[in-house]
Amino acid sequence: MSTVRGARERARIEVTAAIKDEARKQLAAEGAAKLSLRAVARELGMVSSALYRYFPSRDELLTALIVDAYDAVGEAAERAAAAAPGLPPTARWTEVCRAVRAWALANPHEYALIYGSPVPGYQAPQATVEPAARVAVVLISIVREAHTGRGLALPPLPDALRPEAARMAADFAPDLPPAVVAAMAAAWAQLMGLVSFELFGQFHRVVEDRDTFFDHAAGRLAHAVGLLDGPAH
Amino acid sequence: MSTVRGARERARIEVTAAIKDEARKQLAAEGAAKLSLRAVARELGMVSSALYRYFPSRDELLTALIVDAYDAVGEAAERAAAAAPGLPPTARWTEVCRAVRAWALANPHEYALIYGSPVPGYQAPQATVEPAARVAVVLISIVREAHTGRGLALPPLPDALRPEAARMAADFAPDLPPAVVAAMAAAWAQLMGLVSFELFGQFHRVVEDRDTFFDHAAGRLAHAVGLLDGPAH
DNA sequence: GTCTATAACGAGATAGAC
DNA sequence: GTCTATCTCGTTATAGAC
Repeated sequence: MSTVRGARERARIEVTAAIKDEARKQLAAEGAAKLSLRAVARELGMVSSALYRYFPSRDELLTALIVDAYDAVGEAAERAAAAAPGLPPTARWTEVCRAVRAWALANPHEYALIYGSPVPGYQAPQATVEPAARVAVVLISIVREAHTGRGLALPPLPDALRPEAARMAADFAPDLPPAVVAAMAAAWAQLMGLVSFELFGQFHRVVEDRDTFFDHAAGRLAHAVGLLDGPAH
Repeated sequence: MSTVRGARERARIEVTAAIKDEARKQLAAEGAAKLSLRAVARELGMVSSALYRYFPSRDELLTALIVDAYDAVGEAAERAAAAAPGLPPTARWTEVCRAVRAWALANPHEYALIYGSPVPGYQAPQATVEPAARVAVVLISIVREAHTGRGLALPPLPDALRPEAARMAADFAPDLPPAVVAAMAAAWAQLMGLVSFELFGQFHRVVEDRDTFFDHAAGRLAHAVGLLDGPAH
């Protein structure tokens, strides 16, 4: 009996994966706005109504793709951080940035899905919030390690930003100085700004040696969150 | 005869503007991917074939909207720079950044059109390149002014980036140090990263006091391109 | 219980004849 | 420029196979 249920579950997982794979293909070809359940079903040799056994609506399928994308880039960041345990924090920071960029270059449409323009008519549900934070969590962990190690170097916050920085620190990293947490949020957005500009074509005929350019910019971002050059130990 | 031609031309300009206005409405409602000449025509009480007298294809209409958007945000940046002639460079920099963000918040769909995900199947023609650079030109002019005034403070470039930075400087600002030009390109992307994160919802439940947060981040970006605090004169 | 297929809805896009 | 016939879409109700 359990093997029967096991087989069913396996089939279900397989079909679910096939649907998402086909949907990702359509994402690349037509964009998220034109993702169509019927076209996915047609391509899979199914009938559109059958898809509703796996995804209760088009938006839920979109949500699944979004969560998968956040998880994939988050995992890439986590792997990069784990692969460089002995390196100084600035180097680990840069490695994580590189991993994020490499993932984006390898999966441009899924990157656009999560960090590009919002899909018209789609409202991201709560389920996307936690996966969306994975990259930021990795970056924070590197900064935290540096903080407990040898401290961080940041100019004092202006008075106007102090309450907001304190709130952010309380919410996301109570063990870190508010100035660092605020700088982290900005650096996170700026990192994706670099990746988006490259991926969305703004660097066309502007930046040519993009690997080198990005590495340097990522290193300066590490600086901007207070990480110091040189070995940590 | 010239008045007749004048009237014709005036009518043509008016209709062209009406088409673009309606297209912008659709941009907001359905996204650039679903922009349809037919729907625009229907909404204007015209027949779709009539639109082709004004825009030879959907892509040309899209290009017009993109150029308009780049011009609008570029003009906002230029105005902000011109409105603060006496301020120190860091303050002028921040004012320009604020103007860009304010324009983006006021025109989110046009911002998404130019700085968001590429429109599937659309290839940006050469005509978009110059308007796309207007904001960057304004930022560079502020940095240039500071450079001729009292100098800039930037760490030396790593060897690996030196050739690329030299090339960028030769192409865009031969009078400025390569390190500054490279930092400028990065800061430009990072500025839009901050705006995109806010506009595309990534700061949802992360950053609350966004005006203050952005002002501070923009100020730190000024720092990153070498601008120094304090009065310039 | 779990799945797929048929058919239909209301809405909208599209192609072509006229 | 108009009209129509034929597509697309998301979604649901229903019936039947395993």
